[in-house]
Amino acid sequence: MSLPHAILTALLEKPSSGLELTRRFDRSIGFFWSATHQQIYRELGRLEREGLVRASGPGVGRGQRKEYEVLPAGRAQLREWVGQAQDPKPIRDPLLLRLRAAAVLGVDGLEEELARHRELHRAQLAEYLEIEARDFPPERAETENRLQHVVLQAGIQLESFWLAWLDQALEGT
Amino acid sequence: MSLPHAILTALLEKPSSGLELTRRFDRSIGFFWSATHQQIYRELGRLEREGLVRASGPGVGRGQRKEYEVLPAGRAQLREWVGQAQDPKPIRDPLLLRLRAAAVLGVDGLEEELARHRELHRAQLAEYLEIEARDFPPERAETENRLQHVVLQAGIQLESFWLAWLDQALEGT
DNA sequence: GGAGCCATGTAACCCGTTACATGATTAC
DNA sequence: GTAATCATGTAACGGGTTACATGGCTCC
Repeated sequence: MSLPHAILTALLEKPSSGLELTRRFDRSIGFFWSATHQQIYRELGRLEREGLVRASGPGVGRGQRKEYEVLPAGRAQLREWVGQAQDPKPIRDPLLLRLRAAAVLGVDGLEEELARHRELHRAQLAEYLEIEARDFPPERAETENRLQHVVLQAGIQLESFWLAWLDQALEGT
Repeated sequence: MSLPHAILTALLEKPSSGLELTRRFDRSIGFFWSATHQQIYRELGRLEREGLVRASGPGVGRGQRKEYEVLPAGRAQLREWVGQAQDPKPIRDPLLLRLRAAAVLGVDGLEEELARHRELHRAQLAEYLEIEARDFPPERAETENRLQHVVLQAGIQLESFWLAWLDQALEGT
């Protein structure tokens, strides 16, 4: 049940229409919780029905822009969710599965694919580092937006892990 | 579409019944692709209908053990899937989402939860290291089961990443 | 008046999760 | 005979994915 809370968070940061939310999911929040516009509209409908957000604007039908904002009940809901204990989920990665299958089948045409993944992770890491350089320059004292920086660092370190691991996996091939 | 291929891989390693598969998913394969017995039975039914696996054993109804084995078509299917290009999926982690929400809400009761996660990752890392010590002792030359070791190392390094990151996140709190 | 874009939506499908149901076998 | 365990299933629901549909606006 993370998507509704991702949306509530995004709307608290800035009230938006469905499409604007979609774009922001493609950029910032989507780095660790992606969503398509279909998901977002479906969820906004639910959140409105449950009285957690409110839509303003003329539109009722299709093509009419609606702006959503979070109601107090929505903020309370989000706060409760953040406070709940939730266990981390085990890894779920098709690439690891494919390596295991390759171990059984004796397939060895996998180097290309590993190299391709390495390139993708390299690019993603570069993007994160750019964001870090822009939004969290070393001279700025970190107090208020420390949490955002920590989240970004998780992304950076995860991509670094994949890079190092893929190097290692390719080394012996 | 990973679950059917995970099952095919497990069945190639050793023909099994549904329940046996479930147990093995809880242990080895489940470390990076978990599945419940309901999923597995549903998927075994499909795989059989599609002619990718074959069931033997007396049973037709409930409670009758059936043993599944992979047919040539299943092996071919798996081989094809392993060879396909598949992009890595972006991270999808509720904990990062909760940190971001906390940044907006100004919630600060999160240290306990972070510490709890750290403990869980610490335990998981210890488990992986134990498996490594048992199945991949340093003296054994790595040629045949190198792929399995690489997969395990991914698990080890991922857990190490989480540990280090959580330390870092807790440090400034 | 058509192309392109902004914007909101519907429909269908598969996967993962949870709860529950039922049959066979063994131990006491 | 009944409790526990092995074993196979059904039903219902929600989230994620993909494809498609529709309405309004602007620019040329």
